Amino acid sequence: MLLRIDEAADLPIYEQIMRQMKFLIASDVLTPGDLVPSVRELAKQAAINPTTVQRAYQRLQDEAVICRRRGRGLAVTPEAPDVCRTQRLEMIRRRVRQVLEEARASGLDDAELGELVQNELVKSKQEEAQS
Amino acid sequence: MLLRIDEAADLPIYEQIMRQMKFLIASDVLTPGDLVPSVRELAKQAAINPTTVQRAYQRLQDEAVICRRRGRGLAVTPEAPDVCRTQRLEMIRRRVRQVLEEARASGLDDAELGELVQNELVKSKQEEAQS
Amino acid sequence: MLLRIDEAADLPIYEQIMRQMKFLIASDVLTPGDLVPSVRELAKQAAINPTTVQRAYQRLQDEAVICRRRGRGLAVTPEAPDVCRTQRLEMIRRRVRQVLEEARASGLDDAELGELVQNELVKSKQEEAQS
Amino acid sequence: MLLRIDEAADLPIYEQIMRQMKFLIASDVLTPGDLVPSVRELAKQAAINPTTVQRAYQRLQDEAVICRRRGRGLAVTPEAPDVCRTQRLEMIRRRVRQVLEEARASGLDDAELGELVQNELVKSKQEEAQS
DNA sequence: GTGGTCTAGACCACC
DNA sequence: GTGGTCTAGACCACG
Repeated sequence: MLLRIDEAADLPIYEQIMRQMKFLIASDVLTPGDLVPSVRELAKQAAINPTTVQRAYQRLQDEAVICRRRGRGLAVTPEAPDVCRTQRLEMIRRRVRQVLEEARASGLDDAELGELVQNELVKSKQEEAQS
Repeated sequence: MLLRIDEAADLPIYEQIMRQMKFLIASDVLTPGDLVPSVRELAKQAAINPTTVQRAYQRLQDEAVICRRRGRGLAVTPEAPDVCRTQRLEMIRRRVRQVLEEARASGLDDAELGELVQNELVKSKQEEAQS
Repeated sequence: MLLRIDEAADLPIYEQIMRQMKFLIASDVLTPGDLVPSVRELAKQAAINPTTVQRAYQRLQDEAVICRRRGRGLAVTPEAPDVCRTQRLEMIRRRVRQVLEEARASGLDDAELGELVQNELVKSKQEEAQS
Repeated sequence: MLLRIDEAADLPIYEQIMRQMKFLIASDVLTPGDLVPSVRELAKQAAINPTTVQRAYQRLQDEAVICRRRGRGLAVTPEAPDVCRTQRLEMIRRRVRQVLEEARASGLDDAELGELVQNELVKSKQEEAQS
């Protein structure tokens, strides 16, 4: 279970951790009951500050994605897969929405916008096929 | 020529200025040769600090959107409309792309994604119709 | 006798006036005894502020390039051609010098630098031939 | 890694910082991945205001010469050496060009100009030898 | 009047 | 500790 951290990205590191953790859960790599790496271990493995990992884990606990198992560590909760998948969808929906709004604000009409989206859809499909 | 600044937005004020200025140029409200409001005037009108306006204007100069007319102020450059429109389209394209990538990464298949985008397109069209 | 002013240039307008005036003298378009345009006339013709013209003329007087002829205006001095040509040469020499220093500071060796200069010399010769 | 700031120079302080930083990168004193001094540290060391350093660093980021490493500071980018060296060469080329144009405009013929350049080349070589 | 630069010091998020 | 942003106010050259 490796996380890839990009220190140069504009996303805070703790959010990168949260997102990747959620992604792993949403795609069933981590399933309810699985223990996530300890703060210290993850910090060492990803070469980041333990307090940063701590913050990510704290927030994941706040969102009921993981929870403490006394003496054993932090485990994926039963409801986590559902939560993660829902959030993921909602996040994407929000961003699609936002981009559409901006596009409209910029004066693109429906035809242009639809075409642009179609284009990118096709491109991304091609890339996926290649990889 | 009024700008509306939202102090609570997460976008820095100087970026709000830059965006709105570019938008005004892209939509031909400001055309090449027009003078933009002076640093002091815009600062007063928008109730923000002149240094903040200065920063926005400085960056717009770096991007060749406006340029100094000695003793007169800052004027929209001949290439500005083109630059602004291109940038805007490119920005939207990048964001569409990014959203699609994330959507794919999170395991949505083409059908789901296409449907989601279609839904939002329709919704945003309805909203536009209302307003 | 027309001057061409570039408001967007980084050179102050009064310096643009001074340079062009000196150039006209150095190349014998204006000869000793000729009257230069009045402040008002030049300001109108070049669409610039009279005080700017005034400043340029004042400095040209300080450098003994022009001098007052009571009741007639400002005239090119007898020594002006000499002064202008000397200054021009000196200015070019200084700038050549400066560029060479920077080039050296940048780590270019003699061969590279010599070649670069040769290239530009040839290019500028070609351009001259075209025009 | 010390920078030397000349408060009396006509070059703005933030540009002095930018130039020296680029020079250090172009000459491989700073290599990709190296952290540049922190804003506060450089400000203290050079006895200038942090905001001024900030401005220089901001622009270097805009030019992709350095980039943020969250929580660690600002690091030289992989492409920086290339960018810096190219820019430097281009800057020198532009200035050589400009000087030649002016020289021609002022009526120097090829022989005179060539001789002048040759003279200065020799002089600068001698100076270099002395130091 | 214009913009350009700089100082001094504040607050913030992040690590 | 790091950088990012903003405020408030100063001085300058230029027109």
